[in-house]
Amino acid sequence: MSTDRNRRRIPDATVSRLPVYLRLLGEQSAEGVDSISSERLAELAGVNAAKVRKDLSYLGSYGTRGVGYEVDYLVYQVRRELGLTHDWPVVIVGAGNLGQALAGYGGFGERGFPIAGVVDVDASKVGSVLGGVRVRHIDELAQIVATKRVNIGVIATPGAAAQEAADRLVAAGVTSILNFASIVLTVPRAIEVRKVDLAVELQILSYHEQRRAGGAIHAVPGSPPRSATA
Amino acid sequence: MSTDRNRRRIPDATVSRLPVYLRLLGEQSAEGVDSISSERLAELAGVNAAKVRKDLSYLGSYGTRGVGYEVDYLVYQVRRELGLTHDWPVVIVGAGNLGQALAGYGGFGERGFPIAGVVDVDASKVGSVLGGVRVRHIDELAQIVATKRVNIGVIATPGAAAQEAADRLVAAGVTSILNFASIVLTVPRAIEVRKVDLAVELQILSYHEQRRAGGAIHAVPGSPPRSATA
DNA sequence: TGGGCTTTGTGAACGTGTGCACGAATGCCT
DNA sequence: AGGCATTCGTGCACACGTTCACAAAGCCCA
Repeated sequence: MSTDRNRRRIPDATVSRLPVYLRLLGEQSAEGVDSISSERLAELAGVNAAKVRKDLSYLGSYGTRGVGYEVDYLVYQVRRELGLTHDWPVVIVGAGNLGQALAGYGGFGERGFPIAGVVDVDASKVGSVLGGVRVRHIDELAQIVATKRVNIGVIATPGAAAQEAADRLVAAGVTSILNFASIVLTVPRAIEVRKVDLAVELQILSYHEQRRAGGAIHAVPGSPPRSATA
Repeated sequence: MSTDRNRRRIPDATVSRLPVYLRLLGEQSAEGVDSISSERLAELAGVNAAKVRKDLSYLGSYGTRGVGYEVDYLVYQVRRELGLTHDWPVVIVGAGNLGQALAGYGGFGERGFPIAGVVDVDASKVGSVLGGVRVRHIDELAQIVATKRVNIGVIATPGAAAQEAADRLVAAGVTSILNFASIVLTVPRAIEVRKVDLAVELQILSYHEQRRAGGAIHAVPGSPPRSATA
């Protein structure tokens, strides 16, 4: 605490890249690599080396000029900055297809986000076991959040139920939400929300495909579009 | 009618919001709303009204001053710009937890992205039926892509298999990839790749939680601080 | 010990995205 | 018809993000 750990604000763009660096650094460490240059890390991450250096500089001056960064030490610093020095239990709302897949996906707990519980409104789903966790009724949500000190909620419900799920999560005391439903959630300003929307991603790809096809309206089967230019 | 609607480039940030507007406009249309103002649409989308107007202005001047935008017409224009005037069949690589959830998630086909096939390397998974689609062996990938004219591939494999999956998709002729695996894919420049990474999203939330907690240091389990220099 | 080589950290330039503010266009009402 | 209220479309300024380029700082070796 004597260290100048002031309220440095790290740019959003950097925060979103730190997890990528972290995973790559972990892999390098596992392969026995002691030291890594910004150039090499940039290559692995698919970005510019200057960007890597600037990103890492927000954590502090942890590199050695002429040498690079000590991998293990950098892993430690990135983990600390991301708050990964301890586990963050998460609760999943919705035990449908997606909820099941998320619960069944082992990598959750391994990466420091153990599943504190899975809840659903549907009584017929309550009691079944997903990924080693028994599905509980959503009325137990508040209790789960309180006893397991959950800060992060995951919404894996259909869109129609998502706002209700968000309201309940907030009421239960959750302060961060990862939303897989295709709706815009309304939550208090203090709540951090991130959205993962499959349909949006596909439609963005569709845009680029359409563009690639030269904007030709009809890509009807039988006549592959061919750009005249270039 | 000026036909020079061609090589307008729409900013990435705008492209990523258009799908959101589109869904909201569809809902409004279903509720019988004929006309909508940028103000109202902005409210629904959770963004600034000026941003909505600027975004929509990239499509052309489709609003009426003093009135707003005709909902159905705008839906048509957004769909056209996003290339949603026809279906884009997708192929899913990986029939594990996630692949099953994606295939089972009905909203895929409904939104114009019918599942042309699901493939896996694991012979024991081949033959099972997911969401009405039979799982086929990955060696059939090229044939599926060719016969069903698939442009978009979805990677739902474990990280270790993702690059191989990407290589096969590219070789088969796919030009856009939606990657759910936690690795940075290496693909030819012309291939459009979008990544959805659960771990990254959770770690970003973790950062904000850690920050919220005042950066309080909880004891670090197994990470020894620096080797020497302070 | 000093010179040369490597790589970091960062100032500065450039590019992209956001939001305000206002003119321009349109419908409605008298 | 004319005036008024409304809402779009966009120029402009500012904030944020990216990349370049280079001095500073370290290591290695003669």
